Amino acid sequence: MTAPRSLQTARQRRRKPRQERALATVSFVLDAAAQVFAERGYAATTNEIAARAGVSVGSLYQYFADKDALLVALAERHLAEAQASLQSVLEDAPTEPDQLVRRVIEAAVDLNRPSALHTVLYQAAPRTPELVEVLDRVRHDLAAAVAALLAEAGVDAPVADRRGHALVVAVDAAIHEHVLAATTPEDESARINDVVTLTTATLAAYTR
Amino acid sequence: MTAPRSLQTARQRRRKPRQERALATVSFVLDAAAQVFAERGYAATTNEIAARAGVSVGSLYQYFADKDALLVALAERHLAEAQASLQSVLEDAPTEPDQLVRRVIEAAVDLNRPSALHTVLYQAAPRTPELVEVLDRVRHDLAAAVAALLAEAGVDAPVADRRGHALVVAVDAAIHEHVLAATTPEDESARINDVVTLTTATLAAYTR
DNA sequence: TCAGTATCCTGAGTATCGCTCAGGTTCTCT
DNA sequence: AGAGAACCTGAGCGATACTCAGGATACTGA
Repeated sequence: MTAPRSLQTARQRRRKPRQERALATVSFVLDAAAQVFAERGYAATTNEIAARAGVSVGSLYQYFADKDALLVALAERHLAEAQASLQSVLEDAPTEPDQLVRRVIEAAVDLNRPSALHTVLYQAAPRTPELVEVLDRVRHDLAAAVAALLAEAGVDAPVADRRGHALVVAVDAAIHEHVLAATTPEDESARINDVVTLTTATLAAYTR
Repeated sequence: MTAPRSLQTARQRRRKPRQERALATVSFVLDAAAQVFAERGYAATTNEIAARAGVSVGSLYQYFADKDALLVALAERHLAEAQASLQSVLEDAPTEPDQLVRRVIEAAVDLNRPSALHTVLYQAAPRTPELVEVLDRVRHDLAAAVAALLAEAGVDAPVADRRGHALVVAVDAAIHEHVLAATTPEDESARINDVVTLTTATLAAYTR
């Protein structure tokens, strides 16, 4: 938040690790970043992260353009998981659509269940374009799946795309800001039901 | 992002303007902050804002505890408008519920139609608890209105509250991230229709 | 085996930034 | 007019993100 940092956050023009030790360094740094960000939020210091990783700041900046690049990398790591999980739910048993909706939503809730790191990613950190792009990627996949569902039901492709996006954005927010704010497990499952209802009702209306 | 800045962002223990010139100063600073934040995002400098306002940094810090306090004040200003507008729509002619839904959503879209400042508030800035609280205030009112609607239709009060919140959160996100991303006026009205459909379908399902 | 080279690491130093505070200016009130 | 309150100023402090020159380590080919 201090040095040059051009508006378009310095592009990823950084060394790529080629040797084993370099890969290890990158991995140490990412682990340390996850820890320190989780503990101290976005105020975590790059020097602190480097220290925790057991390397010098210089090494950190050989592989990450700036502090925000660490968050982006962390988000990418987190979302690889998410994408895999959703993929498996989607491919798995399509069963009845209503059941599928519930399964996807429950999977999303589990993936996002409050972790300190998650909070930093979604709340505490400034949303740089790069970070937003990464966070959007999963939604994009889901939106495509929903659009396919709608198209199958006879909705025109462009309309299906548009509506798929609308629904996914809405449900995503409902999960992050409604379900995950639940106070008790019973409350949480009630809220999940709310979201499932919202989703199925909307799907029905969108195919009507 | 540098000096002390305790985790709980320094509380608003700052001088309150009592004379005319002080009020003017506060106003100049806020206007400048809106401009500079809009131009340069969260990277905007407090010194820059003060310069643009034609006052010294010292003056700025007499009325705003820290950089984030500027954003909170900006949000409060923006949401005063929003609240007034929504209030009038809600009080106005309740007409038919579907029409009311459309009116509220259109009003929300107008209020949030892309301004660079709006982008900073909702995207670029770290979401401090204070900022989140302010941004939640309007949703809170709307959620109450929706809950009232549901309660009228015979839904138990606590359930109505919960569902009202779920819907408002979802619709809010759909407006900010779906409708406002429209490329043409036709596209926008199509997207508004999507959101209206989502809302009315969900309302119907929630009262069923 | 052993230079020559590419890769990697180090950490003190640089450029800024958020924010303060001591001291001066303007306003208000009697 | 004079005193005190409110207001303003801006150089400077502490702290942070990021750099860079130089040294260490791994790889390559002869």
